[in-house]
Order: sequence, then structure tokens, then C-alpha cells
Amino acid sequence: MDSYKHEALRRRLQADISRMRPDEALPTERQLAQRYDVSRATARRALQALREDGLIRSVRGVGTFVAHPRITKTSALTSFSEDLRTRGYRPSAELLAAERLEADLHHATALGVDPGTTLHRIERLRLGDDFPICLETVFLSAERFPDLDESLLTGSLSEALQTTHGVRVVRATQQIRAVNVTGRQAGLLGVKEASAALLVRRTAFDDTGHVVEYGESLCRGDLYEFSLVVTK
Amino acid sequence: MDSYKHEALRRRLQADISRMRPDEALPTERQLAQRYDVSRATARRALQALREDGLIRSVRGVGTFVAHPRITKTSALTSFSEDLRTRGYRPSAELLAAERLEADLHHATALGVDPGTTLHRIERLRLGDDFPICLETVFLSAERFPDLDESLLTGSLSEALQTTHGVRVVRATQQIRAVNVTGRQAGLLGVKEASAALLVRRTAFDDTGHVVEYGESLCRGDLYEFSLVVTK
DNA sequence: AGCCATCTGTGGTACGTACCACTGGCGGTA
DNA sequence: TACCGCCAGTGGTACGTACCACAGATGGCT
Repeated sequence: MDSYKHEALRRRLQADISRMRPDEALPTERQLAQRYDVSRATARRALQALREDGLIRSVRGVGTFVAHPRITKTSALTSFSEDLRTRGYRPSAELLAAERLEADLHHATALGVDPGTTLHRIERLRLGDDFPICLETVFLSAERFPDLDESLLTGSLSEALQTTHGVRVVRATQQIRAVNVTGRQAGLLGVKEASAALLVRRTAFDDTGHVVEYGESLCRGDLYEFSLVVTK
Repeated sequence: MDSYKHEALRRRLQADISRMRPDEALPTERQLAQRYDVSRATARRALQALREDGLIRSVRGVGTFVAHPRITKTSALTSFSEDLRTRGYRPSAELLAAERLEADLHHATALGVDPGTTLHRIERLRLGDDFPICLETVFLSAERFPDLDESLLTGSLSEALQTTHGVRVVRATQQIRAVNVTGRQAGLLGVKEASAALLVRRTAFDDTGHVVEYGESLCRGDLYEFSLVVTK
């Protein structure tokens, strides 16, 4: 469970903080270490985590204080399904196309494979409460993932890869642009032609630094919003 | 300069890594500590920073290795000017409006002030190489920043606040949407009406957790792209 | 040959100590 | 009263030590 002391302490402090008011002072690092029977280094590690989440702020020579609550938590690496669930929608997917093709130069470099490698191309319409939100196209190496069960393709792809292939996505790069949708896209998304949409290009990496998937999502501008927190 | 040992070590290691190949092994933590005459804790701290930037990866029981270069650096908190400079453009701004108004409920809550507080409202057209890219509206408390020199308003606002008021923005939240531009906006940005644009709502915080500014930027969809790296 | 216990070395966690940079208040001085 | 220097206390950096969890190699056993 909470096998690490700094994690356990972090939880306790986070609970305390939620009952405190902004600018209220926390105990000093030395006091925390003594009270919770840990070293000061461990206490500092717990505080550091809270600091990175924007829950507290420290001033040298003065002390540590609970931050103002409007500072929200840092954005995490969430899948589309997970993302929608936290917003209160019921996510689903409608499979539009699932085919194999040979990688051209663009897709090969994006996926970090040789041109000519066989790829999966999966096109899906992502829905929230059965209303279309995103039009998504994903490419993966067919050599690395030979057996893609189509039954999985109506759920969360990243969760499927996690369970069936043990692949953990730990990092992703995203480029976000605004585009006007074309006729076909407008029909699928249920919006008027030339409506504004977010085009998200995403490359996902596993813990060895290799590319897991490359994909493009076209999200309805009126329904989808991308929020993030930037620091330092 | 590099007053901290872990920073100095981090620089040295980063230089070394740039001359190494992916998956090549770094010295062990104990070797690093001995070679560079630091404690293992300090060596770990330098490695930790490199890890967070995606330059290396560590495997318990095995070692530490240079990561694949396609993993780019994590997105930082950059101003528009800074951002454009790194992309090779020459940033500038054209002042469209600078006025004072009383905060309504929406702007008051966004800025964390009382309704009725006097605010600056600054509307600017942000240019790259003299071509319009972004239409930007910023609100700041006039009580906190009473003397906004208009000569500053053609440059970087955040840099101006840093130098004139000593305010450091350390955190910002952003919400990104796609919208179709209206007639006036299209004219200012030099695009056709109803073109797609990125609407970025941004709230900037200083190191005390107070809001420094709240603003909305409307960026040309064909020229501006928002890239970020998400982890964990 | 094949298997399994053992050992070695790795990164990860945790401890206690020491010193530094900085803040804020205390008390003395002009 | 106003000012200034001192000082205790704070968070920040750095050190050395100890132990743990894990992967991979070693070597003996069946």
C-alpha cells in the first residue's frame, strides 16, 4: 500500500491541508520530522511533492504555508476515456476502420520504425454519452502488436494495450492546432461544415522510450476543451 | 553562476549525454559520486533532473541509460514573446486598446479580487515578423499595478512586470479551445471569416499563489501550434 | 544439458549530521 | 523615537552511512 514513508506522510499532510486555510502555516520541517518520527529528509520529500502539486509554498527563513486553492493540480497523462469519465460523461467508441498498411516515410519516422513496416490503422469515433466528440485515427506497429482483438477497439485502446501486452505509456508528446473540419468530418462529428475543431497530434512512449502509438484526434471545438497547468 | 553542485553536475552530465548514443550506459551513481567528488545524494539529484527532462532512464538493479532523443524536453512556462523567439520569429505587439474598467463578477473571480475593483484591460495584436498571429486581451488589477507605462505594452508584458514590479510568474493554468473567428477578429488577424483559431484562456500566478493576470488569446489556427509533453 | 540457489552490483529509500542563506524580531544605541 | 546590529529560527544544500528490492551472472547440483 503506502510502502514508502514519504508517501504516507504526504497523505497525512494533504489531509491536514484540506482542513486548513490559505496562508496558514504548517509545522516546520524539523517539527514534522520529530512528530511523525521520520528524518528531515523524508519530511522534505513529502513537502516537495505537495509543493509540486501547488498545495503549499515555502519561503526560506520564514516557513511553509498552504497555498491558495485556485491553483489546481498539474495535468496528468490521461486517456480519452479516463478524461471523459472524470468530466462525468460515459465514454464509448464506434469503430470506423481497422486495416493494415505499409508505413510510409512520415508514419515510419513518427513511430520510430523502418518504412515498409506493417502498421495498424484504426479510425474510431469517440463518443461521450453517445454523442460524437472526437474523430480519432491511431497508428501502431503490427509487428509489435500482431493480435489486435477488434472487440477491444470499442473501449479504451491504451487500457487494452496495458492489459493485453503489458505496455505502460509513461510519456506522450502532443501538438494542438485549430482547424476547420471538412465535409466528411463534419458529418461524423455532427457539426456544420467548416466548424472549428481541435486537432491533437499525439505520440505515446513506453518506459523504455520507444513509441507505442501515434495518432491524430479531431475534437469538436464546441464540446472539447484542453486544460493544462504549466509551472516554473 | 552554478552555485549548486547538483546543477553543475547536471550540466556536465548533460554535455556528456549529448555525445552519447541512446541506450548507452552512464556510470553508476556510486561511480559518479566518486569521480565528481560529490555525495551519492547529490549525484542522484542531478540524475533526477535529467530524468525529469527525459534525457535518461534508470532501471533498478541494472543501471542508468541515455534515453531516445525523440523524447523532447518538457514544456516550460514561456511567454508569447519568448515562445516566438525560440521558433525563429521576431515578436512584437500592436496596442489596440488600453483602458480601465471596474471588474464584473466574472473577471473579479478570475483575478481573485472584489467586484468593482479597477482593472486594466489591454488588447493587443501580437505579431511574428510583423505578421499578425494572436489577438490578445489581458486583465490585471490596477490597484496592484497602478503605473502601467504604455511604452512597455508593445513588448513582452510578463517581462515588463518582472522588471518593473518584481513579479515572477511561476505557474499558469490554461484552457485551450477551438473557435471560429468573427468578422472583426478575422480582419485583425488577416484571415477569412469563420477560420479556425485557438482560444487560449490563461491565468498566471506569482510565487505567493496570487493571480497576476488573466487573459484570452485568439491565435491563428494556420500559424500557431501548441505543443506539450505529458508524463507519469 | 538443464536447473536452481547464491552472490554481486545496481538503483531506491531512509537516516542523522552539518553548514549556509535568509527572515524577522529583539534589544541596544544614537 | 528612529535606527541598526545581533541572533534565533527557518528552509535549502550537501554529506556519509545503512539497508532494501531487484536483475543478472556465477557456479554447483541433479
